[in-house]
Amino acid sequence: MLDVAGFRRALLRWYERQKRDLPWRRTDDPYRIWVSEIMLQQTRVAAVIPYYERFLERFPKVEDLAEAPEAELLRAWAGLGYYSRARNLQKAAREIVSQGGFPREYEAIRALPGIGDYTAAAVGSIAFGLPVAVLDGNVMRVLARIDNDAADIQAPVTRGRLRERAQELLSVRHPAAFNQAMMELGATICLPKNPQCLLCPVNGNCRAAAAGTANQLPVKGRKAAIQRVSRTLLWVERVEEGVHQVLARLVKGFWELPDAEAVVNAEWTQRVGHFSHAIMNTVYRFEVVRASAFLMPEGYEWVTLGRQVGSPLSTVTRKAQRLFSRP
DNA sequence: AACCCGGGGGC
DNA sequence: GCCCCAGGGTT
Repeated sequence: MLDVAGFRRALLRWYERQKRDLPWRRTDDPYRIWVSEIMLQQTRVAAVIPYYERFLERFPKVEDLAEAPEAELLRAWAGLGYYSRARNLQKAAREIVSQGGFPREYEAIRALPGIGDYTAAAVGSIAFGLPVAVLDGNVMRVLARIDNDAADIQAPVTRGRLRERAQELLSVRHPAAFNQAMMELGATICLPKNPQCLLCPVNGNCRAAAAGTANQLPVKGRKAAIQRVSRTLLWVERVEEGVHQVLARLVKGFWELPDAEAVVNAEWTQRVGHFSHAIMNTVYRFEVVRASAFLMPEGYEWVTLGRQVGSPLSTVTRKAQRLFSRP
């Protein structure tokens, strides 16, 4: 379980110390923040900086942009690419002027031409402090690694889940810093290839770093990569009136053995063996350890496994049981 | 859901 | 020198 508060604290602390000094981080003018976000769509920071400064010298206010002849606008944009961004920028500038100012609510910002989910969240949070999480390629990569999530980030269902996750993690008190910190982390530490995990402020909160899978994430494309997960199951046995019983609990109607972490103060007495079990695209490697428990774990009971009465055993439990009957 | 926009960077 | 990036809009 991710320590959300600790994650936010470490990320924000790192960001305040390490953030790059970028021109659009020196202003609180929504117009200038918006221009930077449009230029940064699919375009790297280093390429944007000179364009950004020239553009704002020529069009210092949203009114200047609204009134500019198209040729002059395109001259200022020439070389940046995706010229519909420039045309939409001016269309939106005219709407903003006729509305009497920059809209301050998410839906109104989102409705401007050239502004989609990402840019509305970025401008809304950075310029107005709206508590809306951004989801761009950087944030998707960071989230996939934090959760060691091998789902296909191209799939709309995965994007929806990542969006919810980003919103869960968002610091509602500091949405501007949090959103920028997530993207800054993706751009400078949590790189697509060879992520700098040793320098990462949230290394201790990252399941991919722990599993050594960061470089393989995120997964893009049709099929998700197979995840390998190791678990230890405890075989805690007693003999009651000549009948063998083990500790197990009912999970969705099937008996399951306890995870090692579920039994506090267990004493391991013998490594019994191991087996693998695939569920969806995850291959589990289960280690089975004979143990004794001094405390009855919450929710577990003594179950007689040999009889075909009551609830069935899960496949995992049957595989564990088979380690005893077969050599 | 697929495709287009455009430059620059990684391999 | 080729491949690919990835937000927004359109079809």
